[in-house]
This record gives sequence, C-alpha cells and structure tokens, in this order.
Amino acid sequence: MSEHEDRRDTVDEIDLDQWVKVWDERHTFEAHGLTEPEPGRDEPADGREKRSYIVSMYPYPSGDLHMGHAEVYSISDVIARFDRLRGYNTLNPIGWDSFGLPAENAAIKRDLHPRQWTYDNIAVQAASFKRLGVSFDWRTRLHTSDPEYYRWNQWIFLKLFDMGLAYRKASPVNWCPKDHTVLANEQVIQGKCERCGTAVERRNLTQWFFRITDYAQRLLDDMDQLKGQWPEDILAMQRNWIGRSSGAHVDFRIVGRDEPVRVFTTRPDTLYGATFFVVAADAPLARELVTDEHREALETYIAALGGTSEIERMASDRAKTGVFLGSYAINPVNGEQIPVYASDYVLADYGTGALMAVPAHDQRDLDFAKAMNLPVRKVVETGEDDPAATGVATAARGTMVGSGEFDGLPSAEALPAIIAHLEKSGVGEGAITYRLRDWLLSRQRFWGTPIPIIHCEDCGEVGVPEDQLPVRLPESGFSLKPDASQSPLGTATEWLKVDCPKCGKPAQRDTDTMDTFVDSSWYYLRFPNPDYTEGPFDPEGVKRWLPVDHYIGGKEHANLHLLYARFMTKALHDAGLLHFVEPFKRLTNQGQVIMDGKAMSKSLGNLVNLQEQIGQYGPDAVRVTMIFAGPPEDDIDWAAVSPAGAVKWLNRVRRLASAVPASSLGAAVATGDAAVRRGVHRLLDEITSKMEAGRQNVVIARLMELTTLLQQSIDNGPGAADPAVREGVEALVVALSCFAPFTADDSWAKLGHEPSVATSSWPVVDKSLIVDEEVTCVVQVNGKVRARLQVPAAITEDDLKALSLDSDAVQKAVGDAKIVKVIVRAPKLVNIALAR
RNA sequence: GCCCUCGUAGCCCAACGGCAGAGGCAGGCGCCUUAAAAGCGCUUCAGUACGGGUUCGAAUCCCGUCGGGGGCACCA
Repeated sequence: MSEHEDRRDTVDEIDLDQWVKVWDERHTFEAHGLTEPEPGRDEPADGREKRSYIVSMYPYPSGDLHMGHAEVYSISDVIARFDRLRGYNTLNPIGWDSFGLPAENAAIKRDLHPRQWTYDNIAVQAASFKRLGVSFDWRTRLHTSDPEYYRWNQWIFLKLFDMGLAYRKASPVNWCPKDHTVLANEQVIQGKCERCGTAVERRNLTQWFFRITDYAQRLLDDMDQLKGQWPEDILAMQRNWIGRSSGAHVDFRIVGRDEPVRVFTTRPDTLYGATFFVVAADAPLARELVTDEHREALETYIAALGGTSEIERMASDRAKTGVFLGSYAINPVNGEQIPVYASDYVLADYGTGALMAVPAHDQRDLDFAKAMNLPVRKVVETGEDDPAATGVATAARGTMVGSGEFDGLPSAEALPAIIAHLEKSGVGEGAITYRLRDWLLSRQRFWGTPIPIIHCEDCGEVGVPEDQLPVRLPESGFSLKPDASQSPLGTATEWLKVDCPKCGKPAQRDTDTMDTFVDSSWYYLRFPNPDYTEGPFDPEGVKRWLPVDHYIGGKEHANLHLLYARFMTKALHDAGLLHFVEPFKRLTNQGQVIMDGKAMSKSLGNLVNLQEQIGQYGPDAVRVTMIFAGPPEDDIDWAAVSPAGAVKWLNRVRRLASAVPASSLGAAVATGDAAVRRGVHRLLDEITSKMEAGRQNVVIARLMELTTLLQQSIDNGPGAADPAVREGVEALVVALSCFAPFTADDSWAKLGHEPSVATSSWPVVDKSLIVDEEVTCVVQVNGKVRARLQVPAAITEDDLKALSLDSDAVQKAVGDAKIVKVIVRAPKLVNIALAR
C-alpha cells in the first residue's frame, strides 16, 4: 500500500535553470574535435570515427520562437541525442539566418537600425532554445548578418563570378511593389509575392543571376543519390520545377530576313501541321519581325499588355489575343509560308520565345487559331473527332497523315525520323529545354550582403579584390525608403564612391544586396568552424563533418533553399572546394503545427503561444507532445493532442525513479527477475529499432508501455529493489533523455547517478532474453484463424504441419474438403488452403 | 489539366504481405476522498474510403473511383 501512497504524492518541480547551467558548464553537447582530433581522445587513425552531423534549418530571427520552431528542433534534437547516446561523435549546430526583409521593415516602422531589431530577437531566441533544452553545440553559432559571415558570401559570389556562373542581364523580372524589390521565380507563388502576398509586376531591369540552369541536368541526375533518403514528394517537386522536356529545335527562315528564327517544340512529329508562327509580344524579336505597316498595331498591343497583371496573364482559361506582324515564316520541311503573330500566350523567357503553332494538336494553338480565324490542319490521326470542328486539340499519339514522306508512320516513330531529317538538312536538331530559370539574386533592399562589384565606365563590372572584403554595409548616410526602384544603398552617396580596382578611375559600387537564400545555400559548411578566417569554410571541418547526415526542415523550401543549396554545393564542388556534390544525405520534412485545423503563421496569428505552453506544461511536456502527436512529417493539430497527458506520463517516470532504492545501485542485473527483464528487453529492442527508423512517435508509445510494465513490477512483481527493475528504469530514463532532457536528468540523479544522462549510453539489448521458448502459432484455414497452438519456438516445419493438421479445431474446419496446400511459416503461422 | 501524397475506433495515431489495436486523448466504471479535483486501476468503441485484381493469405502490392492535403500550371 505504501507505494500507492508514494504515487499520490505531488511531484516536485524540476529546477530547469539549474540543469541548463549543468549542461553548459560540463560542455555536455559539444562535439569532439570540430576540425582536428581532440588531444587525449581516442579516434581511429584511419579517420573512420563514427560521426553524425545533424542540422535543422536555421531560424530567421523574426521574434521569439514559436510552435513551429519547437517542432523542428524537438525532432532534430531527438535524432542528435540518440546518435550521441549510441556512440557517434555528434554535431548539432545552431546559427541565425539574420539578414532579410522583416528586419528592415521593422526598422522602418520603429525608426532604428535593422541590426538592433535583428540581434535583439536573436538574443531572445537563443534564450528560448536553452529553455527548451535543445542540445546545440553553441560553439558553432553564426549569424549571416555578421561581416565575418557575409564577407565570405561575397567571396563565394566572386568565385562564381569568375567561373562565369554569376552574370548580369536585362530581362523582364518579378517586382514586388510592396516589398520594393525584385524576386526570384521561386519566390513567386501563383503570381504573388511569397512573403507578402502582393501581386507581382513584370519589369524590365538589369539584375544579377546565378546560372543554375547550367546545372539543371545534374540537379535531376543526382537525385538518384537522394532516392529513399529524401521524401519522394520533395524530389517530385524539384523534378517538376526543373521541368525537363525533350523535343527539337527547328529553324524557320523569315521571308526577307537573313537570320532564321529558332523555335523549340516537344512535338517535331507535328511539324507539317504548323499553320502559323507566334513570338512573345514582350520579346525584342516581336519588334524585329514586325513590318512597318503593322508596327503601330504591335505597339498598341504591347501597351495594352502593360495594363494586364501577372495574375490575369497567367490564367490559362483567358481568351487568346495577339496581333499579326505582317511577316511570314517558312516551314523548313515543306517550304510553306505561314503568318507570324505576336501574342502574350508565348513566354519570352521559355525556349526561344517563339513557337510553331500546330492548332490541330495543341490546345493553346487551337484556341489562338479560333480567335484569329487561322487554319487548322490535322497531321496525326488519333481516331478522335476532328479538332477543327470540336475545338478540342488531339494531343495523343497516332498515325501520320498529310506529312509527306512520313505518312503512314506511327507518330512515335515519325518523331525521331523528323529530327533526323532536320539534322541532315541542317535546319534543326534534337534538343532538351528546362522550365528552370536562372536564379535572380539581386535585391533592392538594405539588410543583406552587398554585391561586391564595382561598376567602372571603362572596365565594366569589376569584382572587389579579395583583400578589400568585406564590402561592409554603410552605418549612416542612406535612406531605407528610397524613391522609385532605387536601392537603399543607391542613396549612400559617400559609400558608393570608389576607385576602379583595375584602372583606378572613379567608379561606383553595385547598389543591390543579395537574396538571403545565397547566405543559406552554404551556411551548413561553416558550422564546424564559424570563426575561420582563411576562407568561407574550414576544409578540415568540412572533411570531418560534411555532407550533412540528416537535415530537418519544412517542405516549403523544396524549390527554394533546398534547390539552391544543391546547386551551390555542385558549384563549389566544381570550384574544387568540396569533395561531394549533394549537401544533405537524408532529409526529413516536419509538418506544421496547426490549431483547430487552421494554420498558424505570422499573418494569420499564432493561435498558440509557445512560451505560454512551456509555462503551463514545461518544456519536456511540450516536446513530448510534439513528438508523440504523430510521424514527424504529419501536421500536428494542437487541439487534438494532450500536453496534459504528457505531463502525467513524465510524472509517472519520475515517481518510478524515486521508487527505485539506492541499495540496488550497482547490483548485478543478471540476478534480476527474469520475467521483468524479458519484458524490458523486448520493449527496448523495439524502441531501438523504431528509433533507428525515425518512428519517434512510436518510441514514445513503447516508452509509456515500459513505464507501465515497470510500475507493475514494483506493485505486483518482484518489487522496487529488484535489479531488473533498476535496469529497466535506467534504460527508460536514458531513452527518455532524447525527448524530455530535464525530466530524464532529474530522474537520473534520483537514481543515484552523476549528471548528465546525456553522457551515458544507449541501453544494450540482450537478445538472448527475448527469444521465447514457446510461441503461439496461429493456424489458418483459407486465411481464417481456426486454432492457436502453443509450440516450441524451435519446432520444425514438418512437426508444426503435422501438429496443426491434428488439431481438433482444424479438422473440424477442414471437414471433408480436400487440402490443396499447406503453407508453414514456423513457428508463428500455418495456413491450410482447401479446394474450392 | 499534370505531378506527388494521405484516407485504420468519437479524435490523434500503431501494425517485416501473416491473429487489425500497441500507445495517447475523449467517454464509461471503480479505488482513494466527508466531497470534489488530482492521482491510480479497469474498460467500451473500427474490420482499414469505395470497387476490382494479384496471393495460400492484402490495411500493406497493382489498377480504377471518390475524398483530404501539397506542388506546378498558356513551359510550346
């Protein structure tokens, strides 16, 4: 009865701050030898030490941590702590993605320097991370807004510039009028600014780009290395985003023009069905091809397009419009002259900005043909109704018709045949294009890395010499709210002035800053030595820790950060700086924390406040709730889970630890109760394998079972002093430390151990304890369970078969029917198949 | 429209192709209590969205349909 009394005692509070202090003072979570072997510590000479590099996407300091942060860092912390306990030298770094727009907007609103808001928030978040008990190695700490960091961002930019991978060009780009900057393609979601939701505008501007398109094929090919290690949907998203399509380039001569115009088509088999030719109205080509008498009509059309928003323009059900340019293109396969139009349904920056229109077999071309009253000619017989009559293009494969020498061929065969024909005649060739565009990286904002380029009238774009890096942001003399499309740095008149490093003449700095996705495309390389001064990252540290073993973060970065980081890794590899081409071996995307089915976010309001939850339930219970709610990838509806339940369980564990007497400390476990040990080790076996599989929610369930089992062993079994009980409770506490570090260390101390449990080791499963002498064998007849037999675990298939057939229940179920087959899976299962 | 994912008790979720239910929440009953809360113990609840197929055997593999979530979308 006394145990019952004990259990009803209210549980004392854990001194959280004290534990944080203990961990800090003892350097509990620091990896060993970040860049070289630690003196006095054994490490295999061949460098094959077991190491684990666990990275969670670093936070943006937008305020205090919120529920979403708690989830990511809970998940990655479990992985890091598990690896540490199982003997891996583990690096779990932290840094801040501290350049970016919100800081600048906050600074404008409050009339202070963006730095202040940023670093204040970082301090708040750092304290919150400690309160959450996340096992970071704080020596890795970096902030991308520190000159010591962005200096190397500039260095990398110049490296890519030298490699020809960074270039400036004038092109139509996405402009967000609210955020007052251009945006990369990846930052425009359905025509709207990813950050503020404002409809983007199209502007012709000269901007810096990274040539990520050069890497399109490698970004696709190297996905083979990621299969099975990255979630399939992320790979699919990137595949779609890169958007490879294969077909042919075909040159069309234009009547009265020397230079032919090249088009891309995925359907060279339909070449004979081209009845007109279309160029993008906003491409220079339109103005080149227009005849004088149609010039005014074209200008009117282009002017009208200016009033169309990107969102309207992208609507695919919009009526087709266009204007005849007065010129004619010549179809290279049949010499036919077809009229040239300009339209906004052709995109200036995809393919060549021009296309051959085959209305019979392409819906968009057919819609345009109908609108302009142009002919429709079927060249592939698909057996469907005539597109000219139905208005529905037939895109399927079929048999070639009206295509000269190719008539009668299946279109699938005609396709390569026509490509061969084009190549032989020198008017085209097989070709691949990608939907992916180059990465637009310049931003017309202040709080970012200055682009380290000097514009000289004579020398053009000149990179800032390495010994002059970093190009620091000006401290004063600039405006955060400049006029028109000028950048804030453009107003820093003193800062702008610089002599050309090449010719010494007065010149001007570039006034744009870099997209913060440049910063994040390589930060994981710098963590092992964030103070390194000889380069962006320490080669020794990179050699020891990279690539990242397990990367954890949200899937909203599928086509942004994750794609950029993959590209940057390949580019730096090509520069000879990295020994690998993929930065993240394994990727886990955690879900979102939602409330009553509604997403929580800054714009929609954080419906649940993390600090309030921690205040009410404690950090451990919040963490356990996050993990136990479901698989890491799933969203958590906070309304559907129970932090109170987690508190209850954690208290049960602590009472258990209190109940185990000091007298059993150091007792030989082998003398413990055999049944208890069997139960404990059976659970530990499953806990270990689920942990390895990343099924953290299931691990919690098993730990709860283990808790119940141990409590029952105390109440109705061998009692609290039995060595088997101590063994079980200690194993429970060690495993718990991955999820609830405060409770675990508190319990570990109660059990009479020195801190910290994080420095102990993962329980070793004694497999000999979990093999059963006897097992229950299920006997099925036609797949239905008809009998259960207690059999020796080592029974032979023949014996088991005979035993099954002898059983009364089976004989009854079989009756007079003929036995066709007996499947024996000794010792657990027998299935008897009867004739039907 | 194309691609990817997920549909298991009232809810969150488990289940190497082998007995559908481990764990939690909620609900019910009980113990404790003068009483209530807390705590503790016990316990009800689905045949796996639907329809086919493969198999001795399917929640699991394949095809189709419906529904939820996500991505892309005038990309030639």
